[in-house]
Amino acid sequence: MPRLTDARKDLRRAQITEAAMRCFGRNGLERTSIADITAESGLSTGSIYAHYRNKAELVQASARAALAERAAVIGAWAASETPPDPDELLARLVASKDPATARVAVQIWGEATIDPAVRAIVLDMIDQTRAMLHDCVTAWLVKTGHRNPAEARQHAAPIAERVTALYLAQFLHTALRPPPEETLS
Amino acid sequence: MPRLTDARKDLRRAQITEAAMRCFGRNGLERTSIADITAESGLSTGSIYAHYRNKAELVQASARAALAERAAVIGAWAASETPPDPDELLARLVASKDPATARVAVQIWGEATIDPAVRAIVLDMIDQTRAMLHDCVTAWLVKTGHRNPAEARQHAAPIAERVTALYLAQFLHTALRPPPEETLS
DNA sequence: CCGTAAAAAGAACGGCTGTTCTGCTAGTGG
DNA sequence: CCACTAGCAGAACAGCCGTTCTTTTTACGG
Repeated sequence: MPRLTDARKDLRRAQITEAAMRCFGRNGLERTSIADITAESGLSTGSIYAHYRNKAELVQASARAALAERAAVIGAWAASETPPDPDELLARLVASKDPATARVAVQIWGEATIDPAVRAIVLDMIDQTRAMLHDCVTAWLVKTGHRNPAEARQHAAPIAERVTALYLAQFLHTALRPPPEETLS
Repeated sequence: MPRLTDARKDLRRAQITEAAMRCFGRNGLERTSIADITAESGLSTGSIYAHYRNKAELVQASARAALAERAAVIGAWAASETPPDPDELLARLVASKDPATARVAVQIWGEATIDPAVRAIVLDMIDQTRAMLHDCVTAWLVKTGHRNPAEARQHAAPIAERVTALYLAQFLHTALRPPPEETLS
């Protein structure tokens, strides 16, 4: 049966979500039409609907992509040999920010307010982020505070909570700051 | 000239924005049609367009209303006789949260990502909030730290910055938490 | 290689949206 | 108390959007 091979299928899906995210960052989730994504991706209407049941599903896929992109970066630090202290951690988080994806992410927060499926994705991603930051802080406490791991983990929890909150706020700041390009539409 | 008196005009405008904000909280900025607001407000299409040039202007008015509502609460504390300490301040901010307006506000963040006019409103409101929290923290430092006002103000700045960030994060948390009502649409 | 069935293209469609327009209504200044 | 004009209601409209359908192309399994 001549289905597309899985690798090629994933490639197409990525091609679509990447085009979609560029559009979303430019015009917003609801103001990008399927036609826009069609044009941006170089594909056609039918092709998009062959890979995603509808627009909502495409938005959900983009949500996962946008939020996962940032989560991936943090994951590495947790397992690092030299875990950064909370301030350094925050500084790194701020430094590794990309305005385009930040804009899409904040739009997705707004959508999560309304759409249960997107909300689940966002809550899950925030929780993963907190968990990873928790690991980072725990590792740092163990290395510097000479505590035993279990105790360190307990002490790390509230700190990780705060780092997460500050991170999210910085995120909003990034998304809002430099006007993409002040196009008068 | 039988214009409406200013008071009556403001009343109508408020009636419209309040209806709009209820709709926005329920269905999102872009998924509420003018017809929805018409129905919710008990007015008519023509009436709405007599008070707002277009939907974008109505969204901007709602943005101002949603963000100002929360700013008003904080303003009182700054001038208070017994300024709260930062932790107490944050606790109060969290306590005074209303999920419905929080949802609308987060949606507005998303819109601010795209629409320059809305972005200006959001940035302005965040800045006002920070300024008021700065006043709160300064007042607290003066009362407890026995510093002179000028010095206190300087020390208060970074603290206010953090309180603002933590406040915004809590805001997102509130907007995301309790599913409005899990309506299967 | 070839047959096949999925995938891609793009036209077609029904429905809905923002906005405008046309009368009717009613509040207001004199 | 009147006249007059802005406010208001609601129908009308043009355009666009998400989705589906039909046809053509293409990648895979044998």
